[in-house]
Amino acid sequence: MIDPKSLLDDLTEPQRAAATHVDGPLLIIAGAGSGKTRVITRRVAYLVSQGIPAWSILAITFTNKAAGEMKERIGHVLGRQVRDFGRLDQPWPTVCTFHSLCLRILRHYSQQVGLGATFSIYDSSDQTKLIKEALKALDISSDNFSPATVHNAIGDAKNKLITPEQFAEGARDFFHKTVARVYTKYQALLKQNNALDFDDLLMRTVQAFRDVPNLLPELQDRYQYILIDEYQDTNHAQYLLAHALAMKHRNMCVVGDPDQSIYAWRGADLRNILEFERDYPDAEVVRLEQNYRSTKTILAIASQLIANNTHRKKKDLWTENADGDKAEVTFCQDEHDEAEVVMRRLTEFHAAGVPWGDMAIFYRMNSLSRVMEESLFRNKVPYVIARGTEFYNRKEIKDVLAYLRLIANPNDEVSLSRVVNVPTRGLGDASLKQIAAWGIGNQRTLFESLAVAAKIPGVSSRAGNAAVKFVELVKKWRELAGIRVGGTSDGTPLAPSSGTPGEGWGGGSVDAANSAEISNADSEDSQGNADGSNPHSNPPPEYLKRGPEAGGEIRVSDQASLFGDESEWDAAPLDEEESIADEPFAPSDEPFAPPDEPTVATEDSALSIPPSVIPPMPIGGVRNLMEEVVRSSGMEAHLRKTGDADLSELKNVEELITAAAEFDKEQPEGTLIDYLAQVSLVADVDHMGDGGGSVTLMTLHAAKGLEFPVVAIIGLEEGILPHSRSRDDIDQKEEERRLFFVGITRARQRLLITKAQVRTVRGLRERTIPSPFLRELPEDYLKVTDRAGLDDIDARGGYGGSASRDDHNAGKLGFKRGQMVRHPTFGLGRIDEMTDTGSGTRAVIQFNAAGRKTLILEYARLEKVG
DNA sequence: GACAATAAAGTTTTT
DNA sequence: CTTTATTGTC
Repeated sequence: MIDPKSLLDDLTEPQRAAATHVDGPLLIIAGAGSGKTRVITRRVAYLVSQGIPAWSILAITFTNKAAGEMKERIGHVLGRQVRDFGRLDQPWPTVCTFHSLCLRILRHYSQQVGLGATFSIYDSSDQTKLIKEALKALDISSDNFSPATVHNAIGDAKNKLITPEQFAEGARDFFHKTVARVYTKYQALLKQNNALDFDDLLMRTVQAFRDVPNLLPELQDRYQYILIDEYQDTNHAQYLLAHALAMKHRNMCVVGDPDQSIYAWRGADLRNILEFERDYPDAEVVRLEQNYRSTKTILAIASQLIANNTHRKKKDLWTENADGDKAEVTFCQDEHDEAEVVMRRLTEFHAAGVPWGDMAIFYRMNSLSRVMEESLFRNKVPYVIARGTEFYNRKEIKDVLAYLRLIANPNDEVSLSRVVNVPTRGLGDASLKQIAAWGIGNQRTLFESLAVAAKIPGVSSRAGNAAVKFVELVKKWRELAGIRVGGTSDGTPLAPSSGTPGEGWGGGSVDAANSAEISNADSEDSQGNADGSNPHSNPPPEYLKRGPEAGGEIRVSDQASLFGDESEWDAAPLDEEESIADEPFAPSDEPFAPPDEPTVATEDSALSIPPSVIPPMPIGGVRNLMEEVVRSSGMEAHLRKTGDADLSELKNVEELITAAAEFDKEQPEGTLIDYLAQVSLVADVDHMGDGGGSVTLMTLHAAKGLEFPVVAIIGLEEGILPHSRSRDDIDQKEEERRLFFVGITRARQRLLITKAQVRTVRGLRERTIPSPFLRELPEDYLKVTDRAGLDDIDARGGYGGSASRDDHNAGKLGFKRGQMVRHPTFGLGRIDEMTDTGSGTRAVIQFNAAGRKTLILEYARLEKVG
């Protein structure tokens, strides 16, 4: 099996301490480049080697990519593949994102939670659509309440597990009171659509922990060893969720680095990691401070920068790596010059033998990539831009997926209205509105209304016929997908989702004993509950009761109040259709199959599987269904006719079909719902890969977790990095500094940093102010080049040349009307006009090539000619 | 119902 | 200066 010794051989002392910690809380502060992933992987393997059943291990990551990589690496160390069918009941370690975990839980317990098995999952654009609808329904002008703003406020509330009722209660001012109304309406709309948004996945799961008896205890016993990666990025909902799961066995291992927290704006709460030791006073703390990635120089720069953050635990990164070269800081003239500088330098590295794929360019915002791209393109430097969600955000892709979602969930009106007229079938907005209105008046869903649209008065016969035809089409597809027409489910038991039977997963006799015990406990529990009583009438377990702290800030250390005040929760019932849960809950005998006995849908177990209503898989797989949809919906023909000349849309759709075929192959038992679950929660799907032989361009945020031998960071200017929106907020400013820190620590060997003296932002060409962060870097480790002209002491950020302001000003005296001049960017020109203003002398110059420009003499690096 | 004109807004974005 | 979404017109 696994030899614990070989697992630990090549680890350092602190790494080993972390990897061999078994029981009890553990905090791993993992500095940048400290071998975090390696430690996590080894620890999982070590646990298994100690006889801990693999399926009782839960590792939570933030991205699917991270989960995939970790699965792969764990599998590698353990010598067997870690598979994942996206279900709760699987005999191997669970490695997934928070959202995926929640989805698994909600689907597994869908009956008890009061959700159908076929709810849709709304991404942020769906959310925005629905919020717009809510605003409209409430007759709120979007002038003062932009959907984006409201969207943010609601998302924020959900991250903090604040229900609409609580939100309304706490709303003091007009804005919050209005948002409260929208929030309430929005939730109602979600319910009506039988949909959850991303944030709901978390929130509903935490609610289910409180409201559904036995659910939490079952999960607690299932996942006895919990590991959370990137813990500094968890929000409040995730925090509660994880700690609720860990509460019983207290085997909670969190890994993170406060200095790399860059998602506070998205609800991440840095206190989660800073206060872990308060939550678990008995926690072991391991600090990984040795860096294996970067040169001493790069590390020194990063360290000195981050030391400027005040809200911070001190950490001393060190390395045995070489000193390395100085970082190159270049003050460029403008963004074009900047791009040239970077491009030329990268080209030089390439000529010296560095592969393109080893280099990356980071920037604060996507808009900065453009000029950079042009420069690379012009000079034939291969590059890729990492924009994760690009593919799945394409219209044609979203359309196809909307069709599939509609097939799975006809109540999903966001998807329905998205595709009902794609391609156009004579069913326009006006007709749709009429039909929808009729439906509201007659208590019919939109889909039901469409079915009888031909008989609705006022609806044109053309629209009516189109609607009926559309409904027929969807029904046909539903049949193809194995969903009984007219019914919501056919109750077919779900297929076994366990993988390769036989091979013991985390085997050993200890495991078998453990799992048997757990299985027994489970079935006892379930029988206790399966006596026909409504689970919801049971009082919640003792530990779920009790009072809240003020402001919804419930910390784990106050374990009794983890779930807040009961009455608070009562204000937020799960769903009115809780009556569904009247049916006794009969969980599987082996909801969490032990390794040697994978779940098999025998006659017996078919009964014991929770009565989930997951539709069987489409005949011929998802791929077949998708192809049929694309063909018979007319999408294919439409794209062929009206799409781009190169048929790129069609190619994208074909790519989606290929991916679906892949899914069919990997998960032969996978259903349409499984597929949708996967694509809903997967935005990037290794789509971008590793840059493969090209320079990688990406935002600083996207760079987290990656490393490159050569890194360039551009746009070190006030208002860009730090971003202007963080101007007056010290916490935000510190986050910007962390962002820069993350960027720097991605570099292994070489670091380039650039700043443009003039930059065109939103069409306005303006002088820039250097980023204050530049001044925080240790001069000794920098090689500063100033191409921008020595005209402004500030522009150098305190470094560089010796020319004084006086030198330069002296030169300006000789300018007057009619003078021929040369400008570094605009070339030759003649001064047409000069005016003295408070802020300096302006000259209107007619350039030969660049046209007429107004420049401030003091700043423009003009040279007299003739 | 399709297209063009116009207006508004424009950090970052793991799911 | 862009891109995107909504409006208005044919």
